[in-house]
Amino acid sequence: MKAQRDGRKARGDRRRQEIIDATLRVIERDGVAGVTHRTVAAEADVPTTSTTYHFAGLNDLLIATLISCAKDMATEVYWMIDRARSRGSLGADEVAGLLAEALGPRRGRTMAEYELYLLAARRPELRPAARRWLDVLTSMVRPDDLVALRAFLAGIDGLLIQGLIDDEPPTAEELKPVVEYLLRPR
Amino acid sequence: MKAQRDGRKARGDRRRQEIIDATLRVIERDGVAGVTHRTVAAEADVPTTSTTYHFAGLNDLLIATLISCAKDMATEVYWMIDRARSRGSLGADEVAGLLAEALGPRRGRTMAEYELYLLAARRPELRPAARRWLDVLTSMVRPDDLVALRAFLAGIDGLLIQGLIDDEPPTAEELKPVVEYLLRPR
Amino acid sequence: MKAQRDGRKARGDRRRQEIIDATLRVIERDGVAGVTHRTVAAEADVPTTSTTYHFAGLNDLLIATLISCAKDMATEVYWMIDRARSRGSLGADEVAGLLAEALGPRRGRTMAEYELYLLAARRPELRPAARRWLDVLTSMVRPDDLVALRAFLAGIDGLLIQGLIDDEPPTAEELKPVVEYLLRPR
Amino acid sequence: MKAQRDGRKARGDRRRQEIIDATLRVIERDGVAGVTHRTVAAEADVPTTSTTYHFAGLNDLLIATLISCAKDMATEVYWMIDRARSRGSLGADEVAGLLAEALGPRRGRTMAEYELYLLAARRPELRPAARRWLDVLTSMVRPDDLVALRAFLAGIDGLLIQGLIDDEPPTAEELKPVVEYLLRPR
DNA sequence: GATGAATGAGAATTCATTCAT
DNA sequence: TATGAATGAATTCTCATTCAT
Repeated sequence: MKAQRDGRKARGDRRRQEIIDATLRVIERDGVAGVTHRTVAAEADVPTTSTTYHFAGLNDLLIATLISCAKDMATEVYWMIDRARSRGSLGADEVAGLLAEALGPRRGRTMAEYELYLLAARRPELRPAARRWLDVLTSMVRPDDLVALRAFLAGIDGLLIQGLIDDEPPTAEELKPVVEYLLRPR
Repeated sequence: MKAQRDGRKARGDRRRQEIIDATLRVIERDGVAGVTHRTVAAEADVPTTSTTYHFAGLNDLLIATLISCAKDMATEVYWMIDRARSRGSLGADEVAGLLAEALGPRRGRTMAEYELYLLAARRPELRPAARRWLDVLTSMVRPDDLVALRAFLAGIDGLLIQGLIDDEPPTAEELKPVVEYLLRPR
Repeated sequence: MKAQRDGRKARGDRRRQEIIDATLRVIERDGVAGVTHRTVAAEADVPTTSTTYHFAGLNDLLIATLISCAKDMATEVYWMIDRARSRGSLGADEVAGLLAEALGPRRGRTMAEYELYLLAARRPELRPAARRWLDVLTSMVRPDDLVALRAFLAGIDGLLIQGLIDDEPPTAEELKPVVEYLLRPR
Repeated sequence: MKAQRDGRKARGDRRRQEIIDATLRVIERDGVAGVTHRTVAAEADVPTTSTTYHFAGLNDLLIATLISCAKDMATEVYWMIDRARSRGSLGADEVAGLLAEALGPRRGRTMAEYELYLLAARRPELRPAARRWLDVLTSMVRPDDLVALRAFLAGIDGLLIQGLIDDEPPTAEELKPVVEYLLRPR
């Protein structure tokens, strides 16, 4: 009976995650504004009411999705920094490459992430999730580097958001000098 | 009769602008998602169909509003730079103060501006408007300063967007060291 | 232009009243529980959204309907008393006949009226409307008859509500002795 | 094994009764309209499907609840009359006090009882239950008192239902003269 | 030119009930 | 026996837009 209950629970959790994943795909494609019970259910290929069964409301679904997305982002950033450390430095080349990728092939995902930022600006309960990747980085550097780090991270955010409104996504070559400028030692 | 037509036209233009202004207030308050014919008409205190009469659709209203907003922003930035030039330098104090203001008393407006960015990311026709203030600045500096300028502007954008997800808006004092770091000469 | 506006307004008011009338028919047939946008719109033979256009919500529609119903009832009662007065007395025969009619051919309407009572019990804003016919009567008798009147009216209400749960509606003959008892002089 | 089955059955019956009691509380609070599987299950603090498991449908649950409620009412009335008889008379004071209590502290319960009446008016299968307390009383008096009893009971019902739509519940003092009038000997 | 009336499309959400375990 | 998962139907309500005046 315990196992039975667990089995049911597990199935429910699986569907919950499927819905969250579908929601993220919808956000990438159409933005937060495109998230409705209908669109999400269609994307997840589940009945419309499945989304209301698993989430108290559209708001809860959005929160769950954006928290899940933020967790992924934090993990990615963590490994990136870890790799950089093991090599002894964070290269402008690598950063510029990542930015170009975020603005090119992964453009949808990047837009979704910034919609998270903006949603978090209006909804305090989302802020911890939205700040998570900044916090991960901050906890990884020496305290005396904090100003440099904040300036660097602000620059990254700015380059990304400005890159999103370019007609053509900037290339790594175009971005590199600016990244170098942001990374130059004092 | 000519005068009459002009008068009518002027009246129509006035109402158009009132609707645009109301739309911006709605965006500041509830975000782009909160913009509907009803909410805008209520905010402008005009009949509901007035918004469809003066604008081909909700989309056009949004575009007109965001262009108007971007124009204001470009003008502000222009004068800020002009003042800085006449004094010979752009002080970190002044910039930090402006950022703190944008994240404090003018928080709603700042959020609205970043929603413009994100909307422009999804709708190419909005991009020229969204880029205008960046272009104004770019046209005002010497070409050899371009990298430094881009880094600086990216940093400003990043500080603003990150400041929007802080639980408490950062103060000018907190922002100043980062601004100084971004402005430091090569 | 004034006439034009009046014409439109009049048309709207007419449809408003049609919807109210349809709602009352629905309540008579299926009870307050049967009132939905769909059922009312179908009964009134108007599009579903017509009911939401003319009434802020289902609640407002219910209130408007029940107020309209209560007004009718007060008017009927007024004329009944007026006729009784002009004849010098209120006969048990006539009252029993009215009760039998209310429980027979007009059973649906009578149920609707008691659903109004009960709805008013839960919603203070409906109480003045629900009390109207009692007030009309109270204002028509000499103050020293008040106790007798209240007892009489209470008895009428009781006979009606009890008559609604009989399997066969009581006849005027069955009701007459009780009415006589209620009307007997001190 | 017999004991086990009995134990299970007893447990099932207990839960059934808990659900019925919860339903009555829901009706007192929100009216018959507020009765859904969800609200009842939440009030009873049992799983949602427990209500469908123990009752064939919502209708059955409603019937069971209202029968249970009517049974209670009949019992109360029985003892009241029994006490009155042993004292030789039914005092207007006591009746007025009971009415005031029904309209004051027990207002929710009284509303629930009249919703039963009205539901029974629409659903024949509920009528025997709704009539039970009237039948109990009728069986307790001499046949030649029947008219007086019916008039009295009608008056009680009328005073209660009219009392439910007063803004302030009437006091025993206000009700007493009317009760006396209804009770006065021929 | 301007606006109230009107409505089809679709959104969020609730619900009774079924089913598998 | 009991219950979490699931879902089709229906409900309330919002909205962009059209149309007649």
